[in-house]
Amino acid sequence: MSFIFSIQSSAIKSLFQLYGMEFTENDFQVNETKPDFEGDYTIVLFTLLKALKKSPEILGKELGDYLIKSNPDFFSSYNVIKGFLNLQITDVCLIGLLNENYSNENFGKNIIKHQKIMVEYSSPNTNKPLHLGHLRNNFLGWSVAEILKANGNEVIKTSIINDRGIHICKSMIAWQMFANGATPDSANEKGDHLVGNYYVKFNEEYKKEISELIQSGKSKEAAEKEAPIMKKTQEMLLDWEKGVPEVRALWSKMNGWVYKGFEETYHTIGSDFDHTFYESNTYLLGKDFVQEGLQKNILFRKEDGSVWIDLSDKNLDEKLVLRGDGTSVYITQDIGLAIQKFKDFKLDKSIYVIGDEQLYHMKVLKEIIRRLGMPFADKILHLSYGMVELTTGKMKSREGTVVDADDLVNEMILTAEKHTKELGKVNNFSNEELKDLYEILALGAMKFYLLRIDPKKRMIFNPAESIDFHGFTGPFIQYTYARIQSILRKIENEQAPVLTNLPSNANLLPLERQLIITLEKFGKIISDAAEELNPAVIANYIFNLAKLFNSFYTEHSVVNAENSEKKKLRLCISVMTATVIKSGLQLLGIKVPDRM
RNA sequence: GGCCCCGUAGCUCAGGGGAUAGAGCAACAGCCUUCUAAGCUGUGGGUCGCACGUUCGAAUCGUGCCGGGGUCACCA
Repeated sequence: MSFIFSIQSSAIKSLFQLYGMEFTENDFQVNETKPDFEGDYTIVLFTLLKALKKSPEILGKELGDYLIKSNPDFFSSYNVIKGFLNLQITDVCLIGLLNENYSNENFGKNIIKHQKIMVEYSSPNTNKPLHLGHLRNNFLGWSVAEILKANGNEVIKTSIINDRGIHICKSMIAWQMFANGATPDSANEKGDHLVGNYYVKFNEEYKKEISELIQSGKSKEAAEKEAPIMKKTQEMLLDWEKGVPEVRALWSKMNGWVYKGFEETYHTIGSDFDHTFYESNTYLLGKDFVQEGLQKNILFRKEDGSVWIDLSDKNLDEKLVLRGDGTSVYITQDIGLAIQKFKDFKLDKSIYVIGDEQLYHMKVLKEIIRRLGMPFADKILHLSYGMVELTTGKMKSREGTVVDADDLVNEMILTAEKHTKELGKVNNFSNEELKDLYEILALGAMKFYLLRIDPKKRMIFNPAESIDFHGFTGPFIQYTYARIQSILRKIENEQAPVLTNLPSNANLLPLERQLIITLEKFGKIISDAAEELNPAVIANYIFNLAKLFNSFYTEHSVVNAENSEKKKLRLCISVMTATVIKSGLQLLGIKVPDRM
């Protein structure tokens, strides 16, 4: 039960006892008190004045007096300024909270079982390696899944591998034409990168053929259709759907290379999945539902044989769901998969972490599922996030202006190494320990950089900013944690841990109070983050906590505290801060080092 | 053009009905014989895109406009 909630209930009870009127928590606000005023929490009285026919001064005084009288362990004093009733929490209460929770590693988490939720994220195509945009997706999806777990939900992390379709055939055709049988081993290249190169090669060749056809007098449209390499690719897609053995064999081989490459990247960045779907398995299911939709007259067939849905009444236009030649399009397989998810896993919610350029697609998908009569259409949620752009503009994979995920990770690790060496604080680390540290810092910086911003906003990736380890960054928070560990090592060396019962009256100093009050909020922060599906809520909170602790650290000594009581108190504050930092960062997928 | 998202300090972002709008970066001035200076303290910096409306009270809610982006593919 949070402080804010307790204050609300106490106020509701007091108002009833004072005036015989029943209010709810929606009738008035409880906020944190602004720093310029004395107090910890503030009840905003304005909304109560009319019903009670009282002036703010009188209501404030009466309510303040009553709250203190009836909750002497909770409230120590109050003041009224304009329509604001500022309340101060007692030291006893704060110390009680600290004493109860400082050693609780699950502090702030909700363990009551809620829902069964599937989070689909990452969902790469198998024709090119992962890039910066995928990193935002992966970090977001992973973090949201962990945040939902911390709120008591059972979460299934999944990925759908888009392993089938015209884009894969493009890489395959180009490989056949230009690779001379090259493999990842023979080319000494990660498989996803190798395949991606041939996707780029395809587009180069396609462009060349188009311009040749245009020069020979064809229109642009005709050229795009007639380019031989594109014709071959379309034939290959048909052969693939027919199951022609040679095509399937090449497809398996090249996808195998890509999976191996992805696995390496996922391992480094810490993405993991409980279940993986493959589009090659779900696209047929989608076709079955297309048949069902035709029978139910939800879908209709045009003269060329293509199948459509008319959503113009929903302002969503007509949408193709199956090509004239009978091959699947993107949404065909999505229909099948969306339904399979609910049938196989009995979900309460199905969350898709997909970029906001697909908002329309997801709306159409939900609407088709609804019209097919599936009861779970409303349980499909699209967690859409904005694009990651570069300072130089958009990333375009066809033009090779993408920031490759593997390259970026490696650069960040080198940057972490450089910073660490310059500071020279870890000279006695083994090579193994150093390697771990660089990785922890590099990924901490990257994940924090990409998660600290509200997902729905598009963001600009500034390389100089992303490698900064000062200020609002992952390493800043990791550093705070490492400093606390340093204190704990010092104290362990000189005496046994002293974390026993704290004195009930320790005359808390302002920074000590603020820290305990900030720590108390962690539970609400976790549930807010889950409600909004927004890891940035956690990132901002943990940063503020770390900043506050650093001020405290500079101002007050733990090891050399004024007396043994203060030492115990500050030790508990430090331990609990470290725990909350660690578990907060864990929800973002960021690890903490003991030393750095 | 229809629909959707975003405009807050020089830059990157918090705040989503309540008090004098906050951080980080950048700039400037200080702080390491004392628990890690990847830190701390201070200074300067704002018509919260514009207008009207709702309200005791609007950066926050509503409407309209302006600016930026997305989408409206037999690509995925």
